[in-house]
Amino acid sequence: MKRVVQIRIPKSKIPKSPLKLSRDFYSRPAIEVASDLIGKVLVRRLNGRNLAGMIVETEAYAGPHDLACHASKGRTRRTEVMFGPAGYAYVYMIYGFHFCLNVVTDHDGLPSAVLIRAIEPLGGLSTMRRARGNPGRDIDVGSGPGKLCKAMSIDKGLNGEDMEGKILWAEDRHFKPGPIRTSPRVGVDYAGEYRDKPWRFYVDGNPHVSRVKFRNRSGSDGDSKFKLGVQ
DNA sequence: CTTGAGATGCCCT
DNA sequence: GGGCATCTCAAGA
Repeated sequence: MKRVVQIRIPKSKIPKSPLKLSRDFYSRPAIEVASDLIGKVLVRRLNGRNLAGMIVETEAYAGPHDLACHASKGRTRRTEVMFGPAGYAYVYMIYGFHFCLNVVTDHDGLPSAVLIRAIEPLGGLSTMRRARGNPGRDIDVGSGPGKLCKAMSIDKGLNGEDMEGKILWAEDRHFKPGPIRTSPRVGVDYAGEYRDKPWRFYVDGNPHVSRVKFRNRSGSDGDSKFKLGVQ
């Protein structure tokens, strides 16, 4: 007769997921965090299942002096989360339709964040496809900040959510996503001297990176590697 | 392939 | 009331 040995480990002895990125990871300048988040895995727990995607595109919004950063216009109800400690989600609505997901970075009182702009779906693809209205191609599931929020059911209800918690987090699966390139950030033409800062990071050649519509501003910041039309 | 329009909420002046 | 860290669709080349 077969014997089944049950092993019971006290919950306190079960290690926290060693893969999950900690508050320390986010408690650094936004530009460092934006670069380091490339290749990490964003996970959204929804209805008892995990939706996951590798982060392939980010942008840094680097503090109150960065004229592209919402917090540069002062501390308001909307930007409140950014002024707090790192590792919390800053979610806001844009153009009346779409949500954008950021992670707060740097130290308490220094408002800055990293916008997650695109993911390559890894887990829960069919659920995310459905949430996106069943697009014809998988690259349309997460290739943009509004798209990935729709795919993962991320909305204003997750504003201020602890990204060390059980609903939304990022983890390190030691993926090697390929060469990382930089470019100016998308849609910040109003930001004066900060307009051309190369604070957008993306995986070169990855088809899940968002398509950038704006024209190339020729040689503005010496980022000679920037190619228009990189998908 | 490209461009342009329209959808529409919310924040902040 | 202006403008926004966007996306989709339809039309034209």
